[in-house]
Amino acid sequence: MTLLGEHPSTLVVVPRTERSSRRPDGSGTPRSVDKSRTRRALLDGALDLLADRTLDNLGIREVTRAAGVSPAAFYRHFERIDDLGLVLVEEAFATLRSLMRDARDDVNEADDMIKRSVAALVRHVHDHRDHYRFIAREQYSPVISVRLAIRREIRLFATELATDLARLPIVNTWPTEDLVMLADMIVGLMVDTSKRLLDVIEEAPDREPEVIRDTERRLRYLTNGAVAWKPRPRS
Amino acid sequence: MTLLGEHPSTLVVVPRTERSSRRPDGSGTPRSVDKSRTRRALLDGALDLLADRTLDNLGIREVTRAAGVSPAAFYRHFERIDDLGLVLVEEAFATLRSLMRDARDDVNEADDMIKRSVAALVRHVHDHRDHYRFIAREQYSPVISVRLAIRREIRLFATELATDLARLPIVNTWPTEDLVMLADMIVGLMVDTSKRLLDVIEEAPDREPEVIRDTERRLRYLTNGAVAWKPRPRS
DNA sequence: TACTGTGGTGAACAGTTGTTCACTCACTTC
DNA sequence: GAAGTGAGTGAACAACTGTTCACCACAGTA
Repeated sequence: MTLLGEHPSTLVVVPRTERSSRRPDGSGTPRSVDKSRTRRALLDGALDLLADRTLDNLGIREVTRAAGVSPAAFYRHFERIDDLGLVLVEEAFATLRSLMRDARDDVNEADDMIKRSVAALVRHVHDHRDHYRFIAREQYSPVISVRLAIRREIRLFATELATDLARLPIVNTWPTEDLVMLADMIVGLMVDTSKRLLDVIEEAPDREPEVIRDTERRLRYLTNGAVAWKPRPRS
Repeated sequence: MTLLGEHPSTLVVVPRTERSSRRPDGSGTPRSVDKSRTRRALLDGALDLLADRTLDNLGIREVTRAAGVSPAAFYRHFERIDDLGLVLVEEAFATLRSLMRDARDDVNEADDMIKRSVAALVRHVHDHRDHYRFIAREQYSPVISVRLAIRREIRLFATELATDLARLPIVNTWPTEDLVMLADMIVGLMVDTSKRLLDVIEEAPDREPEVIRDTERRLRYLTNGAVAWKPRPRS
């Protein structure tokens, strides 16, 4: 790979009208659509590269190359690579939230709930590998803004789960402090499970049921623990 | 910083005898000592850089510069940067193991045990920040060999803890499968706690007691959970 | 004493990086 | 229809990268 022809679409100078698709009425693609299209291409290209790379190590040139766009184009959309990272965090947590929404709609009865929850997680990790890997990997990123954003989102996520838990019979008398603790441990288990799933999906798919079974047991251990727990008296 | 004078010690050509320290008897430093000295300098320099960098993004030139040595010298000790990473994994887990040894010697009575264990962890994280941060950050490194090594070590660590747990009264009738599960969750809590501690140490030292208290509560929740747990019948 | 092995050197290499620049030209607005 | 806006371009920049190379100085050995 040489400097020339770094991004395929520029090997030959292609007039804009040939590059952008046309609307049914035959008029040109609106500017705003064009803009958000390359923005998406940059985000998608970046997420793709991040499958085996760290955000810390993600080059602007790489990203633009993956998006089929000139290096300078990057600066029309983001100031620094960190900003792109922050958008990815947002998007990743949006899919995580959709998981919770799905799971909430899906709940039937107590014991089944654990199996269903884990199954929902497994499905989501399969469908959104890149997002889950990104969160897992960048959770302790040296890129401070991204690390902080992820932590904030996880904390938010845990408190949301806590309010959900508050409706369950055994724990509905607990002080919020204890509820948040339990929710936090459950979220921790979820994150950890998604990491294990990602490894297993890529390296030993036949061991996936094992991970699932184990996760169910852990989740059951955590929820069972509630009956033996004496909540803090004050607060 | 220019290409010239990249590593300070080579700005002027210094004859070996002036560079290396002398033994009491006045003879030159033995070769083997010299060798392991620069090796250490490379490892230390690397670990230092990894405080705000990913292994994925660690340059050979950076490392040699930090070690005060010429870039070419690197290849006398490691083939690739990954190999250096693997040595760091080994060393980091050596310190982790020493934590467990200390904690084992230190145990008195049941409830105190939790406080003591957490205190020991906190002390260790303070004393070996770089090692803990390295493990935390590279646990999901895109550098495969390092990621696998860390996972293997953590698993090993959990099984060691499981055999320790087996001596405790409540759980000593459990099948190993359940013991390992509990041990795994405890190790997970430890790793997670060390991550939180690292953040707190650098960003809000006054909130450290809060993290400690919270960790103690979680550990108590996990161990209390044992009394409510019905181990798997078969196996 | 002279010989040999080897850790470390500096120079050189081609390749890649982030960032800026003047420029084009399709879309939008007037 | 003319003018203005701004997303995208390609070329250029200095800086840095990993890796190889012949070479050097010295510890260990014979």
